[in-house]
Amino acid sequence: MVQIPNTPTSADVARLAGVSRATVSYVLNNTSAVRISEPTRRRVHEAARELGYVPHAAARSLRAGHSRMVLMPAPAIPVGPLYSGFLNELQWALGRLDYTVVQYGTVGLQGDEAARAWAELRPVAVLVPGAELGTQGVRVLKRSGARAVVTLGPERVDGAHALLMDHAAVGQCAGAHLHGRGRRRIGVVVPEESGLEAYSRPRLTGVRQALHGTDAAVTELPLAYTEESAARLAAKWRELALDAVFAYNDEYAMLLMRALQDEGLRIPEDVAVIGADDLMLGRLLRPRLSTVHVELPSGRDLAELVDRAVRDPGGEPEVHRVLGASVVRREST
Amino acid sequence: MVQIPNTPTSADVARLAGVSRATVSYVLNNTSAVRISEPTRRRVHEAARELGYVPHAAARSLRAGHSRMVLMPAPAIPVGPLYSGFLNELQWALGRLDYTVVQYGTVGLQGDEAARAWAELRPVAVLVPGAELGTQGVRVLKRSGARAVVTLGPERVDGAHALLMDHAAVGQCAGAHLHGRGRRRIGVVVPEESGLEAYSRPRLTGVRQALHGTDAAVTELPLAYTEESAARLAAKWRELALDAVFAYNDEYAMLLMRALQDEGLRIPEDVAVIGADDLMLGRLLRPRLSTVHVELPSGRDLAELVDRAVRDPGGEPEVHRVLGASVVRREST
DNA sequence: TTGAAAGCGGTACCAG
DNA sequence: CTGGTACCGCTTTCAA
Repeated sequence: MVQIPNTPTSADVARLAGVSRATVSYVLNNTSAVRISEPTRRRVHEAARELGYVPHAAARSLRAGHSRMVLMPAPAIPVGPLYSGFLNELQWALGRLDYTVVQYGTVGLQGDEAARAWAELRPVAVLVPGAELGTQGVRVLKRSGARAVVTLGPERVDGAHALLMDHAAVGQCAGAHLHGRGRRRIGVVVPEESGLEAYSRPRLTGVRQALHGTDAAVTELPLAYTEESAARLAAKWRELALDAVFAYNDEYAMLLMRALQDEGLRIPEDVAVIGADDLMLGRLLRPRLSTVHVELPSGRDLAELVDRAVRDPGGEPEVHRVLGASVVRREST
Repeated sequence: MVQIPNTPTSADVARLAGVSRATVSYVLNNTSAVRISEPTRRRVHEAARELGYVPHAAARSLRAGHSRMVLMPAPAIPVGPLYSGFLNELQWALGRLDYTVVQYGTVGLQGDEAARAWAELRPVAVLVPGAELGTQGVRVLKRSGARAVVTLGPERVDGAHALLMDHAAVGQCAGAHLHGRGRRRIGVVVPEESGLEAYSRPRLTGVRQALHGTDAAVTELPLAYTEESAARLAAKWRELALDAVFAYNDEYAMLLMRALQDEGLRIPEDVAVIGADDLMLGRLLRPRLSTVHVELPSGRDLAELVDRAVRDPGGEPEVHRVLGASVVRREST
């Protein structure tokens, strides 16, 4: 008995239960404005179960004129435990507020292209990490019904709420710390991997800011995440004559530290090394790695901001500085 | 001049262009079955641009009866560079085939609940990593129109295509390698962090399988990803009298190796240590960490499987073993 | 308490 | 070449 498994609709449920589609809708949504007799309810639920009925989200939100979907572009780069944890908390918190979080796989779409693609889904809110979104993009999203657009990035965008995560603060911490430890010739690792510029540029800038007006000099150090690249950099270290380095993050720091040690350089005596992100990793190195601890916003807070914005779409865009940075000094500086 | 930014529809475009909605649809979709005069096309495009018109995906797929959405549950645990890379490749490849990948934030939904939630979106295909999906769930998804359901996990599920990623193979590799190096009292780290059981259990099982029938003994070692936990384990190492350990993955391996070294144990003389996943990390340790290199399926291949399955939904479910595991011996074993 | 019917935004058939 | 129109699945008045 092979049935063609045609997707059951509410009409099928209605037919099987011997009621109208309206009644089905009332029962399955527990509509309070209307009283349905207990026997009817039972029949409807029974029929729905039997058919394996699942409502059609698109049809529903088409009719309703809005959805509860919060859209985020899926990050294209491997993402650390920090951001992962933040994302989980956010999803959980938004889930509690009855939103559905969807990460949209935006590959190769540029700026406004991407915004348009997102807009086709008519999300009620859009959260955009990084700087992928311009004023134009915000406009597109809003025009297509997004009641809240929130950017998580270095600078605010007109018309959107902003969680300002200024990674310059990370660099500032690191720069000030190194200077305070008496270092004056300071290298800053800039990863060659693409997609990281959004973080690496501001971190570099931050170091420059912290050292501006002092007698310290900053040297930019391009570095790919490979042993060869690190070895190359280490090999010319003595001629660079740097006495400290801010290595972008703990992983690059470990890579470079290893290479420097293999070159016979002592840490921290010859070179002070500091990373960022405060990964477990750094505590396990010898010497223990100093790092800049980065505090992301709480997912719960962001969820509440989203909810607030959705409920009051006319409100002034909120702008929060949310990136806490503080040095954790260990043994490498 | 504050306009109420009512989302423009194709009717608005039609009105502005002075044509019918049908014509708008034809023009914007480049419908080949129908010829529209060049001036008309221009007027339509012009109007669409001016209004900032973005089509409504839900309405479109409602009418069409299907979407091009490939849905994946968003992973709840921090995910390494391996899986990240795989995901990117997959998104890219599916994008080329004109599918849209969406990661659905499934928090706290259990089994069939989750499947039903996914089904509401009427995705054309669903890719499920891990073992979160049962036969029932597959049925729900298929009944609601999913033309392909693919599981990426330890075992196949009835009715779904399967990319069998049997992490037991990872454990087998490690176990056989350690045994081959003459080790007989072998510890296996089992992370205490929840969400990792899906990988850690099979990896442990694999070691047991590799050592079954030999004179080697396997000891299960619960370990949390903290320095304290590692120190506790290392402190009682001598009484455990193990001469080798498979540390679940490279990160746990580093954590444990550090603790063992701090206890004065020599690696590999006193204890052989092997990790898994072949992270850059391991190459930077001293001694260099031996590891099990894990080969995930290619995102392109999976994309093609999905496409094939979507085009021929009646076809027999394909089952592929796709997890390659091979030992990379370095200095720690 | 229940049913009939309109309509959300698009698409595609059929007429003109 | 273009317009009218039915319909996808669901919700929600409005009547009965």
